[in-house]
Amino acid sequence: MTTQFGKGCHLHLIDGSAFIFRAYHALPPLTRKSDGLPIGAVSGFCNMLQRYVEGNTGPDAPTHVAVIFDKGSHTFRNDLYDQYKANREAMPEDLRPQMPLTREATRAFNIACKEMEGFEADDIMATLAHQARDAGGRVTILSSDKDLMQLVGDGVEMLDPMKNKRIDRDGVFEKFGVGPERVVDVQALAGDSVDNVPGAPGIGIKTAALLINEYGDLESLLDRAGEIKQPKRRQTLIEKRDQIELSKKLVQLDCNMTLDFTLDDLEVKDPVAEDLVGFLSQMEFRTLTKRVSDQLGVEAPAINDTPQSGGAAEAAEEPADLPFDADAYEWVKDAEALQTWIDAAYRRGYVAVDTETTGLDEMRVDLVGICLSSNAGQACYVPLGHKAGADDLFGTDQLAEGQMPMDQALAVLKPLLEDESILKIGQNMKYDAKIFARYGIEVAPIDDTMLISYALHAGMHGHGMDALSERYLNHTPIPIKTLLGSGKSAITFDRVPIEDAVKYAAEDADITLRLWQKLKPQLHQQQVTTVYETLERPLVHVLKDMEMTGIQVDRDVLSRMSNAFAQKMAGYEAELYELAGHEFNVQSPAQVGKILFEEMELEGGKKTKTGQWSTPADVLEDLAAEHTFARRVLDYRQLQKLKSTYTDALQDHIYPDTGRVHTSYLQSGANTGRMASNDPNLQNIPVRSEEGRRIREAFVAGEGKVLLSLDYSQIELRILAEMAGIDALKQAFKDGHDIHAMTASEMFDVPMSEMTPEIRRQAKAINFGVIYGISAFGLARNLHIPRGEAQDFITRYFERFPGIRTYMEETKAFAKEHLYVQTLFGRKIHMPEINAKGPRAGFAQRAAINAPIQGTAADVIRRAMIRMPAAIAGLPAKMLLQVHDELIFEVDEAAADQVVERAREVMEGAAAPALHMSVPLVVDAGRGANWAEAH
DNA sequence: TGATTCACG
DNA sequence: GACGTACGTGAATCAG
Repeated sequence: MTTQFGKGCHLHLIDGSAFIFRAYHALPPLTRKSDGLPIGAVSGFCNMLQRYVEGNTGPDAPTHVAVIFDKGSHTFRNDLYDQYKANREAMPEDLRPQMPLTREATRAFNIACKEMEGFEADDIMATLAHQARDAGGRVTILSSDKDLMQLVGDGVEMLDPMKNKRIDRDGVFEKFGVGPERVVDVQALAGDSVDNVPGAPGIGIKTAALLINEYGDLESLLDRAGEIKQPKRRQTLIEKRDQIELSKKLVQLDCNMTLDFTLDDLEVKDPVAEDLVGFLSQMEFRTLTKRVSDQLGVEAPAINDTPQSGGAAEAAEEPADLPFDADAYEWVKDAEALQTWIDAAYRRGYVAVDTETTGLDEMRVDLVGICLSSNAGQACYVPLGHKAGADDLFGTDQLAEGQMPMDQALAVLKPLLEDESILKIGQNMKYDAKIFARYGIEVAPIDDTMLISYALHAGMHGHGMDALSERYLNHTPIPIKTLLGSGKSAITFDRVPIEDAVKYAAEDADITLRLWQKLKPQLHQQQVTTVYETLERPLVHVLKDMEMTGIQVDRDVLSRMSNAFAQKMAGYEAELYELAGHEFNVQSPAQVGKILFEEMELEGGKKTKTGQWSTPADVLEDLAAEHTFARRVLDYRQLQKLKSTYTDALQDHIYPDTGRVHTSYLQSGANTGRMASNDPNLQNIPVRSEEGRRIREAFVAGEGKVLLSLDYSQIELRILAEMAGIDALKQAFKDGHDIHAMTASEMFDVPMSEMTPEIRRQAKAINFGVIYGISAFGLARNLHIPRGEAQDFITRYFERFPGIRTYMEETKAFAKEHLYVQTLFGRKIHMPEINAKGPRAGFAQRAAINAPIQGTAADVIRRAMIRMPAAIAGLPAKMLLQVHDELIFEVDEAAADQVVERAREVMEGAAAPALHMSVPLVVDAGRGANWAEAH
């Protein structure tokens, strides 16, 4: 029996996507016990549906209900505007497979489940709401999405299911400043950064509402735009008319869709016990199955959630405090044995992976063995490259017994390691991914315990496996030294007897798996899932590719410079012996100090805490004007630095077969979110001195290519202006003014037209000081002025920019209360020493002020790097290096303009859509045959 | 191995 | 009232 929808009927429309995302983000990443299927969002979704059904009693209960979903990603809005929702983040890996299950769940509850290709859920809801209202019924939309507010009125209400708050005409007015029928007008003007609706630049919801209320509606406003008094606003509305009209079409919901069902199909039905309980038990939701069974008066079925398997070896997962047993680890000798471990990985849906190699240089070393573990306490080692006869002085290429042929093992493992549905877990996965890539395997998707720890606990402790194992598993891993020895007599892993290697190597996989089980759920609890998912995990492959590409370095340039430096240094050395009256080690600060402050009896010497004379550059610089000796020591040191660290050392890092240098980025290197580069460090190649800068000429583009350098201009000061909300600074950046000159002008009451380089220099030092957590002492030392004067500068600065002081005080207070600070993207930097006493307190406080600024800048460029591969896909261009606020590319000369354009767009827009910056990010670009020219 | 110095953002 | 400081890194070298 069906009822014709009409007067007295009450339709509920549930925004399915909103339910799913709410469920996903509210819950830890649960997996189905029997097979590891990610199931957290489905679980939350079902709980929400169940609570909804339970709450539907009394006179206000719905007579009709449907859950509406989005389908596909291309809608008619994309045809109108190709950038619509263009900067949406990709769906998390572990959510995608849950989407079809939420549809199944809806049907299991016996609730109508509707979606349509080419339309958003909002359009379906709009159409249904109109139909229901026209038929004389009532409608309640269960969502808090502001895009749906245009539907409110005349029997249509919204209900925010989380806050249980009704939104009627008054609620809409509160949000938009206009009634529901004018909401689209306001949205068309204000735009929407989340959906990438452009709107009118510079006009937000408040201004939009003001204008609409004054002129009645959008069309009248646009027709009469010339009457607007504010020149900028008037100009925007006239010039951007097309864009605004397009925006309106984008936000306007389609309430006249042709549907393949009618309202009558949405009638509320009781759930069928068998279907619902069947679904819930299949998902292995124990509590919910029991609850629903009780309610429906059926017996709850037994849930068998032990992992499906053949034998006892696959017992249910033990808690992490299962003891470690090295004897339980298996030596895999053939394909058959390996297959059982691969099967286990498929049953679980995840597997911890670790590689053993002949060294640490992942571009050069050979693969020796692979470890796998999908269950705590159980792990295997697949030896592949162990040599026989470790005692043979001449070495031997004879392989040890009991190993699979490497080709065969890799062929069997490749489908698993590349399977999109199987999560590969590692500690520092970039290392293993690079090794595998060299053997033709692209490992994906991945999780990394090092990066999970970093997202959770940056600043609290290190993220190496040994430290994590001791801290979270209470277990000290076998030190690698016990196998390899140390110093000169150290051997490589391929010389380790396999029976010993099994115990060590398999343990690493076991530990990694247990750490993952322990730490991964904490991401949600600590609210850093987004940090991990958007700033850490996707970066691994980007860095891997950059590192493997490397940058071409011209050995001859370096070698010539080394020779020139050596000659000059020999001259300085002789001169220094002459001046001192005897020979000494110029490279020894202690000996230099002794000559200056004892033999020459100069004033101003300080001793270090070890009692040695201290001779840093700034001290020598003060003496240099009067004493040639100090000047020559400085000269010598500069060349020594350039030669030993750069022109000599870099040559050793050039790969003979490619002529390129491959650095390694440490993603968890700096507590702030910055990365560190090592082996070699390519983030500190000289640039400040003329002589040093020439080293960059050795970094060259290949034949027919150029190097591009794109760097953020003043990104940290822009972020400070944004975070502290300093209008004067923000405006200066918007207007493209010289920020240091402007600061100087404000502080010293000097008009911009009378600005001198000296005054500007002082203001620049203060601006930098502010980012570092300014102190009078530090500023005084930097500017070579008395402390009192530096203090006066700071006082005056804070008078002109009181918001900066407020920001600093608030940041410190936050840190003291929470023991961490945060970037604008939610990255946490822990500050365990913030409440320390004594000098350490000062350090911690300054670090607390600096970390959110430096960290936010680091987050921004990470976001840009993650989007970059897609942005330059298809172009003959490669991203090579990152230097904190700069990216280096190598591109075909002909494509340079296009790459600059795309890369700049990505970098300047990197904060959106997660963050709407009111200060523009600006990127400068340069190009040339080498890095010196490009910079 | 720790301390010192200095290269970068 | 003195303390001893700019923030974040990596690498080479000396000295014990």
